[in-house]
Amino acid sequence: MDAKTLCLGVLSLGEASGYEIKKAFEEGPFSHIHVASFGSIYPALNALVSENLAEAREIEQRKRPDKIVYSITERGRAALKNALSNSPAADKVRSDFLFGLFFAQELEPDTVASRLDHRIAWYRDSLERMEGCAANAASWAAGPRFVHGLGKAVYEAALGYLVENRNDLLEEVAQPDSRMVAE
Amino acid sequence: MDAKTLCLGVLSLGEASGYEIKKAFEEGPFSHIHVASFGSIYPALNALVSENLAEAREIEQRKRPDKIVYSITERGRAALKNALSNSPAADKVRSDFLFGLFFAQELEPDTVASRLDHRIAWYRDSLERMEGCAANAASWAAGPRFVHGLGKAVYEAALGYLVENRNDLLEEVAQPDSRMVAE
DNA sequence: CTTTGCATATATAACTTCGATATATGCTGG
DNA sequence: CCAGCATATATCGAAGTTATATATGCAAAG
Repeated sequence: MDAKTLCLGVLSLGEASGYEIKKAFEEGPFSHIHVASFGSIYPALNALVSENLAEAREIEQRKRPDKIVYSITERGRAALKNALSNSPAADKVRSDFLFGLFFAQELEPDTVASRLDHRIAWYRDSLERMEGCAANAASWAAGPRFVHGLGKAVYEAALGYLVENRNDLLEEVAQPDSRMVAE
Repeated sequence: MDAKTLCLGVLSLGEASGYEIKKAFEEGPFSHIHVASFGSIYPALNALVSENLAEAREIEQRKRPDKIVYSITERGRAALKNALSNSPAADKVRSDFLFGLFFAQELEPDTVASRLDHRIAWYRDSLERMEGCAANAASWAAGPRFVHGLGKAVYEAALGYLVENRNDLLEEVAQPDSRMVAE
């Protein structure tokens, strides 16, 4: 899924600026679904305007920098629908956290504890935020509700596993040969 | 986490060719943790050799193309440990599947059903493969065991949610205004 | 009260990575 | 019999990430 399609998807929910689109992927409805950086969003928005898939409108703001708000066109909606009809590529996950924990025994036990605790706190914050967003989930369309529920289920499972297994991992990291001794 | 560090991580478990490193990220111990493409792996391996972080050895094979097997050096282990000590960046997820389902009502109901069923089958296959790999998990180090358990917990949660909610979503997609009618 | 840092807001340049393609061989299934 | 897949390496153009630059207002720390 290229940056242009991601932007069209956000714009199909209502007009937004580049900055607001970024937030939709960071803490908005797409937070657990996809990432997108400024370096891909701003060029994509310019391309969408030049292809008549979106329209730009400048908004002057007091106490804030001016912003450029984009809205999707009819051609844009058609392009989104078309892009969505292609069968999706496999999910891509890049978790430096998990890659690091794989080598937990190379790390200081304190480092492992700190990373686990940060991640546990992160999942709790994220779940709280998601539940805050979902106050009126009953009125959502089927798609957003389904995707939101799946994200929540996955986050809850990860959080539960971390809480359940945190201490076991820390004990094993502190005494790397305890299992061998027991044998 | 750059491609060089990812390769060093795999090589720290034993010597491997570029092709085998790719498989470690596709169906091996790192399958649910990180992605890596040939276009990043092969240049990374050449860089590792030129920096004395890995050594290359050519293996002639009958009935197979020759391969180049890389092994990590002491300096490579130190570099890996050092890279691992940096606090990890946030996880990055790119799920075209979820992005598409968010707009389920723009899609044909048959398309939605097909995507759900494919994803359910994919999770079942992946879990089966993971359990096959984990036959001797009791002998693993704490890190790999922990990470494997977390991956399994997350996949099981996602699979469970998909199976539980598949029919509800399909019903709502087939009758997009059923909820409004009920009101 | 001043300075540091953060949130808002856009833009871009350098670097890295992805995705597709090229090449070669042997095995397997239709 | 041959199309396609698994093995195996390599590379190029396109795309995306990361860091930085610029500008403003506000809040918190000192």
